[in-house]
Amino acid sequence: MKSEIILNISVDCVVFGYDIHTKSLNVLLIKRYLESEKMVLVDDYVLTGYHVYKNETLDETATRVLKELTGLTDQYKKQFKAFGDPDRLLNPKDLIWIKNAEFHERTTTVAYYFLLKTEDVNLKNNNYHAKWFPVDTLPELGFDHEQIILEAYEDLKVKCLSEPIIFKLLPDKFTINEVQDLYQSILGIDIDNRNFRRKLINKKYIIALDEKQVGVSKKPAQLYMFSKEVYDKVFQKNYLISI
Amino acid sequence: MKSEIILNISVDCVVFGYDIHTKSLNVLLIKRYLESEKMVLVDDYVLTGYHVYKNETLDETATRVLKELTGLTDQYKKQFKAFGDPDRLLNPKDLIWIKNAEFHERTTTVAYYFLLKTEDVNLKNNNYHAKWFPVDTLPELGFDHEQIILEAYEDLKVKCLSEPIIFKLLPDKFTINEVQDLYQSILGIDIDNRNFRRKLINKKYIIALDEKQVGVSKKPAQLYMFSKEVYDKVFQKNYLISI
DNA sequence: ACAAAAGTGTTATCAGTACACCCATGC
DNA sequence: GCATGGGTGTACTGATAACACTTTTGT
Repeated sequence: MKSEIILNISVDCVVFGYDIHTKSLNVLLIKRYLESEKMVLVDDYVLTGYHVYKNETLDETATRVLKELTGLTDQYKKQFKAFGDPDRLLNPKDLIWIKNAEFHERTTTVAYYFLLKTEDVNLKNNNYHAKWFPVDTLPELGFDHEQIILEAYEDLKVKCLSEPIIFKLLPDKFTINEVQDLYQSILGIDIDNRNFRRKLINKKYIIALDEKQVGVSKKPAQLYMFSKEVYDKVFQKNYLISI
Repeated sequence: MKSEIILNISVDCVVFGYDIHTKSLNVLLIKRYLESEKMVLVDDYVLTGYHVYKNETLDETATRVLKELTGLTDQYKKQFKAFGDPDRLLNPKDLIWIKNAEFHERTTTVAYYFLLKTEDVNLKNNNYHAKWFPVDTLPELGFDHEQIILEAYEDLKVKCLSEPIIFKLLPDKFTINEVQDLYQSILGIDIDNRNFRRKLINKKYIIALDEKQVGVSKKPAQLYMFSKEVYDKVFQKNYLISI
C-alpha cells in the first residue's frame, strides 16, 4: 500500500558522480521530452526528483528517489537547500510540462546532493534516459535546476575542504594521485603533487595497503584506503578563526 | 489585499541576538500558552514562524516574520535547513495546539536564522510575549524547535570561523575585546587575548576609529569598525584542504 | 591609592609553499 | 630503450600558540 503524495513539496537530487578514468565530476540528469503532432514542445534535462509521500521524511524521499534512478542505497547524501520561489516552475516550457504531470505550480523543493562513483551506476535499461554530464558543461536544464546544481556544487566545494567526503567519490582503494586529481576537478585548481602527497600520507587515517595498482601500462601506484574509524578517533575540532 | 497562505509550508526563524553587556548569545522565543477551564494545556516556548504566502519567496517569508516580531528589516539571515519529518508536530501538546490553529499536521518548515543585537529589539508592548533566552539554557520548547535551534547554532559556529558574520552581532563600533568575548560565547572556548588582538588588528578591514569608549568606569578602550568594502576587496578564496 | 580592564612582545613550533629530477614499470 | 606517470627532499616563509606584566583610567 502506497502512501499519498504531498502535491506541493518535492525533493530534487543532484547526483554527483566522479569518473575516475576521465577525471570528470559529473551530474546525473534525466531527459525531459514532449512533442505534439507538429513539433517538439520540451526537450531538455532535469534533475531526478519526486514528491514527498505523506508518511515519509525528507531524507527518506531523497533515498527513495536515488534508488529509483540508480538502484543504489547507502550513498552519501546531504540536504543543502530548499527552493520555493513562487515562479520557479513558471517559464513556458515548464508550464507545458507541468500540465502533463501531477504537479503543483507552486511546489517547494528540498534539494539534496549525493556523492558516488559513476561506475557504480548502470545506465543500461534505464527508464529515464539518464545521462552523466560534466558539472562544468551542463546541457539545457528545465525548471530552476541549473541554479540548484550550481548551489549544490558550491556547497560541495566548501565542504570537501573541511570534511573527508572526497572519499565518497572514490573507490575504496585509491592512489594519492587519484585523490589529487579529484580535488583538482572539484576545485578547478592545480595542486603541487609533492606537497599534497606529503600532507595526505601523514594523515593517520590514510592507510597504505599492501597492494599496488594492477593492469596499468606504467609503474603501478601504491594503493591507500580511508579509515573512517581512525578519522573519528583522531579528529578534533579546531577553532581556527580565518576571516 | 493579502495573499492566501500555503497550509503545509512554513518558515521558522531562529533569531540570535547578542547581548554585549551580559556577553550572552540569546535566542528570541515566543510564549505558547493554552488553558481549558480546568487546567493549563500548553505552556512553553516556540520559535517565531509563519506560513508562506502563495505569492512570496521563502526569503520574503522569513523577512516578514522577523519584521512582524521585532520591527526590524535588513538583518543578516540565512536559510539553513528544511525540517519535514511526518511526526515533527505530533507530540500531544503540539496536537492540542494545532487543533486551535490553522495549521496542517504535516507541515514542512524551512528554517532560517537571523543575527542581530538584542538591544535593537524592543520587547515592550510585544504581542507575542517574546523573550530572550541564552542559547545554552533554553526553556521547554514546543514542536521540534529545540532541534531546529541546535542545528542553527551548529551552523553558526562553523560559519563564524570562515566568514565575518560575527560583526552582525555587534554594534558598528566595537572594541577588540568585545569581538573576543563574542567568539568565546559562541564557541564556548577561551582565546588568548594577545594573539587574538594581534590577529584582528592586522586585518585591513578592521579599522581603528578616532574614538574611544565613553561612560565606562575604567580605562576606555579603542573603538574599531568592520569595513565590508575593504573585506570584499581584500578577500580571496583559499583552497586550504584541512581534512 | 586602588580596582578593573586595556594593552603590549618574544620565542618556538608547525604548516604551507615553491621548486626539479630520478625511478619503476609495461610495452 | 623509451614513454609514462610515480615518487621523492629541502629551504623559506608566515601563522599559530604559549606565556605575564605594565599602563591607563575612573572612582
